Formats: sequence, structure tokens, C-alpha cells
Amino acid sequence: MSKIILHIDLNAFFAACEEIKDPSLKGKPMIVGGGGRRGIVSTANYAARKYGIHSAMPTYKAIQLCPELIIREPDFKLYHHYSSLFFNYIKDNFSPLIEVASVDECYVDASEVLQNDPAPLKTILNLQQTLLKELGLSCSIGVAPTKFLAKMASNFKKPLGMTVYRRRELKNTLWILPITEMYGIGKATAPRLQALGIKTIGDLANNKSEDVKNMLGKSYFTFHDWANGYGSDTVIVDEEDPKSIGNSQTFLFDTDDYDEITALFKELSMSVSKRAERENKVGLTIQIVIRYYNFETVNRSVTLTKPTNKQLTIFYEAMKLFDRNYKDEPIRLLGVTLQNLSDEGSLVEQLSLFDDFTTKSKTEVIMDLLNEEYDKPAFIKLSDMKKE
DNA sequence: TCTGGGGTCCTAGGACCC
DNA sequence: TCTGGGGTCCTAGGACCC
Repeated sequence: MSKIILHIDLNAFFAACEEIKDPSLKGKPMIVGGGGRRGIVSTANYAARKYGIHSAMPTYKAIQLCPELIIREPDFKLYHHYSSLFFNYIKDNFSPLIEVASVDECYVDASEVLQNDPAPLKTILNLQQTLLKELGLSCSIGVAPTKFLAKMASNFKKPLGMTVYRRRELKNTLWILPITEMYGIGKATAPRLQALGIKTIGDLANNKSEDVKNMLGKSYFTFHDWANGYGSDTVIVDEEDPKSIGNSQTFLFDTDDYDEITALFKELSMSVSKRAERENKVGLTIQIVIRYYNFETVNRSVTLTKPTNKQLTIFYEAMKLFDRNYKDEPIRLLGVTLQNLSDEGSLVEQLSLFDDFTTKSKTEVIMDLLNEEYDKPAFIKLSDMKKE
């Protein structure tokens, strides 16, 4: 028995939030994004899109296309606020079987809710209208038997669209779309598929070629299933539980100045630490990212013996990784990420101590824990750093 | 004036253990 | 006789998405 999966996607979400906050923006070309030297467009409202402005475009280019463009710096608190309102509204007024996919989209298993509904599509349209009326948020909805199809369907008509993809109709709906439109196929894989003659999603669905199979490896079966309407239809209801917490920043101007680099690492470590503490998370692995002037990007990570969220520990490990790996060239961006997360004070966190302290008795480890020995500032030798 | 910042997932090789 | 076969963890890199 097929399920009824909805994918609900808020249209131009960041821009929509700004328009709610300041209704005078409505109808005027506006973007949310960085206004500075290296800023890019995060979201363009529909008035700005008419000028050809789109996400990921450098802001200066957007201004060239539309000199009277209004620019708003991102206000993530505001967006999270409306995001929560959106998810809660659906939970309370439609169905609690909701999987949060990102800040502005979710999947809903509507099988039961719509089971005995004589006019299910009307009910869905009604939900869309009330979301617009009650929250002021416009969304597009995809209706299909799997999550992938629902996602593709919601993408088909924006804004305020509703699209149904039925399995028996895929030939005339999904399959005619270019392969570049397929979720999961990006700008690295699409050209390689095209070179093998796969131009549309239908070509992939009906592929028999071994070349294509070899190129995609294990993912071939996932994509092939998706394209034929047989992907996952399981909506996973879970409270968000981050797998990593990171922070990165691009310099206004490329730099090789050690003081500037140290200062940014300190700032990044602090913000990562603060967020981890707030979310009650500790991480076992610390990763840094160095992006050089030419966009060459290097990741280096270290796994500790004890999970942490302490700023000094993160900063110290980040600097060690940096010193060990930096090749003396101008840097564009630095990042710090805490990975391998567990809940602070959880059994997992406590037990992880024993792995690497086998010479210590359980009592000793617990004494250490109580004393928090491993995070004392004394752990840091200032002489290890060129400058504090 | 090219190219932000937040993530997730997958792969592949090497270390290490049995 | 140069050296099997798993399994797991760590690390680096890449692809993709919002």
C-alpha cells in the first residue's frame, strides 16, 4: 500500500521573514546576504529574481543587475523563530508525523490523515492557504508515494505550487526532467552522466549500461530506485540532534599574518564552544579547515582521548593542527568544527575515558573527571604558540 | 572585486587487532 | 616461498544540499 508523503518547502524563506518583519519591503527587489566585499546572495525575493538574481551569486553582481537592490544582512534568530512556528503549526494542525529536513522544509507522512478524506488535495491546498494566512509564509508542496518524489514534486512549481507525482505517471512527469534537476546529482556528477548519454531522469531510470553503473558505484542503486519511484517512504520523526558544530569565516582580505590567523581561530573556537555548551554537546574530534587564496581547501582533524567543548582545548588543538599543516601562503578562510558529538555527562561520554586510559583505574579516571584535570588552562603551553 | 556559512554523507587507505 | 582475512577506527577529501 503506497503512502502519501508530502514535502513542504517554504518559498524564498529568509527573504519572506524579512518581509514579515518589514512589510515595506514587499514587492521591492531585495536580497538576504552579505553586503560586504566578499558577500554573496543567500536568498533573493521574487522581485529580485526577475532581474536574474539568484542564490550564491556575489552581491556585487546582483547590484550590477539591479542598482536599487535592497540588501539585508541575515538574521538567523528571526529565521529560526519562524521556522519553529512553521513546524509546530503543521504538527498541531495537520500531522505530528513530520521529518525536519532543513530550516525551511519538511516531509510529512499524511497517509493516515488523508486516508478517509474524500478530497485530499483540497485539504492540502487548504493547509497551504492557512499557512500563508496565519504565518504569512508561502510554501510549495509536493505529494507523492516516496520522499524523493515528494521533494522533486515540491520543486516543480514555485511559489505556492502544489504538484502530485503518481508512480504510474512518472513517464510524463519526472522522467522528462533534465538529469541536472535530480536531487543528489550535482555539478560534478551531472556532466559525467551526460557524457554517458544520460540526459534526463528517465534515461537514468531506464538505464541498462554497465558504464553508468560503474561510474555511480553503490549510489547507482539508490538513484535508480529513486528515479523509478521506489525510494524511502519512511518519515523519521526526531528532534534535531546535530552531528557536528562548526564555525568558519572568510577574511575580508586574504592574509598570512599569524596574529590575524590566531585571532580568528580564537574567535571561531569560542563560538563553537559556546554553541556546544548551549546544546549540551561535547565532541571527541576537532577539525580545522584552511582555504587558501586560490580556493584550495585543506581539512585536518584530530581525535582526542576525552570529548570536550572547552574553548581553550578547542583553540589549542586547532592551533596545533594549523601549525603542523600551514604552507606559507595567503589564506582566504578558516574554520573550526567539533565532531563525534555526544551529550555532555552521558554514559557514552564517561565511558570513552576508559578506552585510552587503560593504565588508570576506574577510580582514578573518576577522580580526574571530578577535578576536570584535562581542561585546565595549564594544559596549554603558551610557548607553543608564536604569540598569545 | 568571482566564489558565504551551515551542515550531512560517502569513499578509500592505513593502522591496528584478532 | 615476502606476507590471509575480517572488523573497526581514524583521517582526508569530495560531493551535495540549503
